[in-house]
Amino acid sequence: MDIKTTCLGVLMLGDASGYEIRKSFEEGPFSHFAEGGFGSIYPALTKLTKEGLVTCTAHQQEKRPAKKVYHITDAGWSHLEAAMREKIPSEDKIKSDLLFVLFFADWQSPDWIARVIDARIAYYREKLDHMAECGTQFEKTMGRSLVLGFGMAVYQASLDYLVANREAFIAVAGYAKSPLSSAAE
Amino acid sequence: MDIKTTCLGVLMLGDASGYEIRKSFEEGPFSHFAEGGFGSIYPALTKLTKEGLVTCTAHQQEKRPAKKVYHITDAGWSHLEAAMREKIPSEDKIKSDLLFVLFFADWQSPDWIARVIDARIAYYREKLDHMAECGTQFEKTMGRSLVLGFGMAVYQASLDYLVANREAFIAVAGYAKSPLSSAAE
DNA sequence: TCCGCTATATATCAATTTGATATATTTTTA
DNA sequence: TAAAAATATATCAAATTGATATATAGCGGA
Repeated sequence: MDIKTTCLGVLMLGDASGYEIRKSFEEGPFSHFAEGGFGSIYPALTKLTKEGLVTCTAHQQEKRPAKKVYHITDAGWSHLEAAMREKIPSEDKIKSDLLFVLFFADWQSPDWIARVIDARIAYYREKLDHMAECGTQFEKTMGRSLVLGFGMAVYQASLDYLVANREAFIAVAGYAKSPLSSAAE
Repeated sequence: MDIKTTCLGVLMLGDASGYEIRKSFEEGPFSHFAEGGFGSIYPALTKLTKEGLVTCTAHQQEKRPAKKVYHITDAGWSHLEAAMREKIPSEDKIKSDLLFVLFFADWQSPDWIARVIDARIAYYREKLDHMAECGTQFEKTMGRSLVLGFGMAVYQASLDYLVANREAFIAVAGYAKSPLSSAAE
């Protein structure tokens, strides 16, 4: 799903500016399964407007840049619908610097491993609290609620695993030393 | 973590070619938390060689392109170590076309939602079987085992959620109809 | 009160990454 | 035995990332 299609998805929930679309990716209802910064959103909205998949209305504000509010058109909805039916969705793309660092826990200091894990435990707790609040709001579609539940289930499993294995990760740290030329002696 | 640092990580497990590094991302021990195709791996290895972070040995083979095997240097290890300690790892980056499609389940056909979910359930089962096999291999570091366990915990939670909510997703499908200009009448 | 921080808001752009394509041989499967 | 998959590197246009620039409003602390 490219950024243009993802923007159309956000606009299905209601008209929005580029800034607001980014907020959906950062902390809103798409935050646990979509990504996108200004550098991709603004060009995408420009292209979508040219292609007639969205319309754009500039809301003038005193002394601020005009807020451009985008609205999905029927053609935009058709495009989104086609994209969602085109093929079985491909595998999730996951990049985790945390798991990369923990993979090499044996070569690192226990202090650092503890800091890294504690930071992520705090993050998951915060995220879950925030999502639980969002879950209590009404007027949402069922699909949306179920997808929120999916995200919460995954975050909860991640949190549980880190809490359960925190000591094990720390115990392992410092065990291995640089296994390079020194090890070859 | 950029692609160069990720390649250095793979080379910590042993010398490898570009092709083999990609396999680690596709199905190997990095597959549940790293990404990268040939288009980024080969240029990364060229740059790493120029910077002295890896060395390259061409193994001639009859009638096949020479297999270039890369080896991490002490400087490469230092670089990797520094990158892992630089800052608390940033949030995971997750893009899920599946969740994007399911988010809009209300607007789609029950058949399509069922196909999409069943395909993913099969995928998670396969992935978990494969990871369980990998988990039985010895001579691995503890960090590596614990990170494999993390991946399995997350996949298991995802699988359980899809199995538990399959019927709910399907029941919801078809409920909403195109909410655009027709709805404004 | 003034300074810094955060939020609102759009825009650009170099650098990086993606995804597709090209090439060629061996091995496995049907 | 023929087709498909695996081995192996390489390139490149297009898309995306991440940082930076620009401007104003509001809020909290020294």
